[in-house]
Amino acid sequence: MNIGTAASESGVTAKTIRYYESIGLIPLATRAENGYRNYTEFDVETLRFIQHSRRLGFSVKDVGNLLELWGDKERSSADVKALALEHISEVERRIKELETIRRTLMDLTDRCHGDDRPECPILDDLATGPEAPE
Amino acid sequence: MNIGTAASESGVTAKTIRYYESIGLIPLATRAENGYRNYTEFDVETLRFIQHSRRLGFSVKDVGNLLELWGDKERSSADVKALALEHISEVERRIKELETIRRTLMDLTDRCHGDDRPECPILDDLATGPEAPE
DNA sequence: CTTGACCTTCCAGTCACTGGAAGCCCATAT
DNA sequence: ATATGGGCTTCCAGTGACTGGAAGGTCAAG
Repeated sequence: MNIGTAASESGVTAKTIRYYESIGLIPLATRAENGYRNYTEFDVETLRFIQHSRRLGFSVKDVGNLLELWGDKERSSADVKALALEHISEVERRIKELETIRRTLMDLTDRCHGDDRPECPILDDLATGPEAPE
Repeated sequence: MNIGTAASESGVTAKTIRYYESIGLIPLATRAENGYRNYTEFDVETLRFIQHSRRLGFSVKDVGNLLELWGDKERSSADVKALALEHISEVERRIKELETIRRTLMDLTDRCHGDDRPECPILDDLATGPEAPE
């Protein structure tokens, strides 16, 4: 099948498929006589695997490792689990970071009356820093 | 003061200060006779304002708007609050997204025994998609 | 035989920096 | 007087993961 078909069946855009090929995440596609790339059902499955992994926030580099493990019938599930657990830690770190930010922003907006007057604790705090004033 | 001093007093690296200048977030610095950039205490305050805003996850574009509002004595606090609330929504959206991801990853890792054997529901699910099997 | 959809390549842009090279400038230690 | 080491300058390139767009070849239908 052509790249457009592979794209719609996998959920990865044609543009992105070419990009994945260019960075070596997927092997070079075989070509038809007219130069068009050819894809098999297995290629589409691979692209879906990539898409699902990316949706879960794995970096393209991580996806490369996952693909390798996926193709290796001798792998130990411990290796896969380790990768996933590491990624969970990273996700949790980012969640905590965002929640701190959220709390700070809520504090600021709560103290800003948000009317026509110019005085605004949000800007004041952005200027002086996160520590409480006097 | 020189850029290095402004950097250490504001917490923004010299490299980044030059970058901010190049994209127009801060005005072109005046220069000493030897070509070195000159900074005032006010410039440092501005850089600190920028740094605090960035730490709260505002985009550089947003920071530009905040800086404008900060310098505008006639601004209404409602404008500032609107910007902040919009940003909070975005932060909350990202938190929700990450929490969904986290839950999915936890489900997967819980079902993976993580030993020497190759069978691994993590890879299986990445291949077939997030929907439950049979 | 033309239209329009699809394919190809390659270059550039996004966002917010960061690294590094090549080359001044300046203060201090010898 | 000079060597050393740091700080300053510019500019170019790279990061991650694409995305947009131009210029051109290909194919099936009307």
